[in-house]
Amino acid sequence: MERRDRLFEVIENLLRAKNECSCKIFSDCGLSDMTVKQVSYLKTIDEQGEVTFSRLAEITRNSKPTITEMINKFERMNCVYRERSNDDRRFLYIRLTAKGKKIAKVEHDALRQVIERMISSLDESEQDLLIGLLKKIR
Amino acid sequence: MERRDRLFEVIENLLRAKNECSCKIFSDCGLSDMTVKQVSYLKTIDEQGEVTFSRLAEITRNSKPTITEMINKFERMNCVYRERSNDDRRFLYIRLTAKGKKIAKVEHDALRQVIERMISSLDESEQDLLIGLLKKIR
DNA sequence: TAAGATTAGGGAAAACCTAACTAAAGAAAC
DNA sequence: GTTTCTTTAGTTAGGTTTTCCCTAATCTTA
Repeated sequence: MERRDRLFEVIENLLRAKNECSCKIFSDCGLSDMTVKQVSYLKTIDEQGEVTFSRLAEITRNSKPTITEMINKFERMNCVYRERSNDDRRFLYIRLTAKGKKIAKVEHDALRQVIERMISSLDESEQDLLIGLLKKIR
Repeated sequence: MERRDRLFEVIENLLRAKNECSCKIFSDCGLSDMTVKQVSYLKTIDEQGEVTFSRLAEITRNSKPTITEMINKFERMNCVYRERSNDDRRFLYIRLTAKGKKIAKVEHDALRQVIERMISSLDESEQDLLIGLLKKIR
């Protein structure tokens, strides 16, 4: 078997492992049929930190009613909640629940899980060797 | 910086590289806004090899008109074409065009491109070392 | 007459919109 | 200092378009 194919195989296994981890996170949350778009909106909310309806409408280039509708749906899924500002009670902040955060960070957490497996399968010098090799690429 | 974080970083870079390759394949095909579902149908057609409308309806648990509609759309995108069977002229085979095949194999090809980069950045003994390390995981 | 695919026509849900509303805040007039 | 006007944030109501699926009827070949 050629080096090329063996490399392909080991990397593919790594990707498959990561993918299984993210699927598990979705199913643990009971949200296996979320769309790519929905996940990316949760990511945007997460990245922005303090975000209001108007601001999210601006960022995502949607109208405000579209955002209201979307947030209502996320609320029904227990991914977000509304929090009124004390400074100016017209403002509503969109906050992620624990579940919402989990989904927003699904890629990150799945990769973390794979890294944990690596750490438990390789000793420290092997880990350093692997880091060194992967750093050389490109 | 901790080993954990350095590992995370190098693997994340690898994933990002692969992702950029698949995005490039989509945009080269002029099909940047394909849905996950559409790609998975093209994959199914590819995997089946010789597949008729009725058979695809069966596999995907859709009605035959739904398949006709879907294939018409794919035809407009230049991803598939119809080929009538010579044995029994009632049968129509769904065939992938070069573009259709490219999309069906997008994940595979993107990974191949990343592997090529690895091969050009690492010498043979380093490649073997990397394979050995990744094989040890789990 | 039967089987494979298509056409016609339609239903339900998703993903968006505009216009009109409510509630709160800020400013201006008295 | 209260009342009134204006502006801003978000919601509600109602509609359009697109997607994704369906059944029933039709055409073509066996």
